[in-house]
Amino acid sequence: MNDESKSSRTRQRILDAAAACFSELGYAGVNLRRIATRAKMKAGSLYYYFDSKDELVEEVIRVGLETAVRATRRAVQVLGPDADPIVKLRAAIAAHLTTILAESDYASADLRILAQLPEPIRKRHMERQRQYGAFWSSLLQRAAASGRLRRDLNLSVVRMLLLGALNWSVEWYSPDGETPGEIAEHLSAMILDGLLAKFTLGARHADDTSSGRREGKGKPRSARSARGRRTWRDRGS
Amino acid sequence: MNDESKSSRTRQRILDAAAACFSELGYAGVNLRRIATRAKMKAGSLYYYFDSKDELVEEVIRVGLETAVRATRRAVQVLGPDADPIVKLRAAIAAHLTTILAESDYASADLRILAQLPEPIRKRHMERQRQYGAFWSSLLQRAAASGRLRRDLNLSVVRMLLLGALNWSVEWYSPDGETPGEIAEHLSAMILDGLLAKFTLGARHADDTSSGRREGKGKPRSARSARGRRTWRDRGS
DNA sequence: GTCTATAATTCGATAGAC
DNA sequence: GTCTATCGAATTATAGAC
Repeated sequence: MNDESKSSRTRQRILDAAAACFSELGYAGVNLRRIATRAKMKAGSLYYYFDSKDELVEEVIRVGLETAVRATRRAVQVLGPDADPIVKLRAAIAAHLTTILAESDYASADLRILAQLPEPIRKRHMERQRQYGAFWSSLLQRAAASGRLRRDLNLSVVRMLLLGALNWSVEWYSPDGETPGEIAEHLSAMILDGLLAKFTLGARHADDTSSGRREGKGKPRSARSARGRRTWRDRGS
Repeated sequence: MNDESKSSRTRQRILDAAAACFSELGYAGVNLRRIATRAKMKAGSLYYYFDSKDELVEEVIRVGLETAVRATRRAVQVLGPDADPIVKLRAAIAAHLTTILAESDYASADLRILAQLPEPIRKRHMERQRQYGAFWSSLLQRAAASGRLRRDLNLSVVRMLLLGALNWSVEWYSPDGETPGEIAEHLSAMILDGLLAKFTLGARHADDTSSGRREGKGKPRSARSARGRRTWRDRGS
């Protein structure tokens, strides 16, 4: 389906330009002239490759979702089928975050514009996303089945909140601050071990008493806190 | 500043209509005709109260932010200055979530449209949001100062991720599923105590061994899981 | 204050030259 | 394949009657 041939790479160039534009400016802020300019063309020429703006937009978010799916699935698969389900979860979190923050304009565009899209497009896209949601559900359910998770929480709600923390990061992330990997470590630490100190009254204790924290590629640190990270959006309300 | 007098309540009616429209349809999906119709007027009449669409929009998100700020601050204040900082945090989470999901079209509109707004408006609004961000920072810092929180995490990142989980809920929440209060309890449980079972190898244990979980108004339950909550958006990528 | 026009602009989309 | 030129629809904003 993907010819390397000729100038159907032009089509790719247009898609790249569109993904970048949408990722930066949202949906309402981008018109076809801007996309065309970024792709080094004139607006009218786009119609040689796409029948409508909607078709172009839908392709962008379709690729964006697929990119996130691939990256996340792969990050879990390389761990092997018998890996600790908690480790798998941490890997998925890191992969998802790295993809949407640093690797794919398509994936970040998907998140930033989906809510603004015409209803038919959104409906179709949400259908596609169910598979991805199911993938996360399965990760959580396996962790639960292994007995590693507490049993008093609704995993669907957990999944929504977890993905929310991940996805909202496209609204505040800045390359000047923590890396996506560091942010992922923070989130994993937060939701797996919790923010509360483990021995509230005890003396100083070793850093990783509880479980499942040694596996991460790096530990969350307060490092970098003091430098150029007073940034952009401290997203509030 | 707020005259109860005469038909400057018309102005209020317009703002209410606008907030509801923006909350439901995003920014791009709403035109002045729709807002006017909902306010039982014609589009041209809006200009008697607002000089431009931008002015109307900015007022909506300004009120939305203020509403969230007030509700959250109040929820913390009623606990008294000497309350457990963890309890304060839980109260703020519940108040923020209830406000954006159930109580204020303004607050949810703020979250849903901010990313789509013209740059000058967004810039001004982000300035206002810093105060709210500082409020959450202070909540977290007090909890940390009390020694209740682990010390290896950057609280700024924690705050962003926490607010992200909260704010993204406007994209998937449905009144048919868990209540805002139940979702808040889930999030508090997740980020404070963590998802991991406390005694990974032990026998069944009492539900609240660790700390700070008794205070919540209700416990998260898996209840309701089986019924009408297969809903809308399982927001993925 | 609210209405009915309508002006002015923007933007997606098309037509046709090259 | 890409361009220029332009149409047509939608939408913000204004003018003026009532």
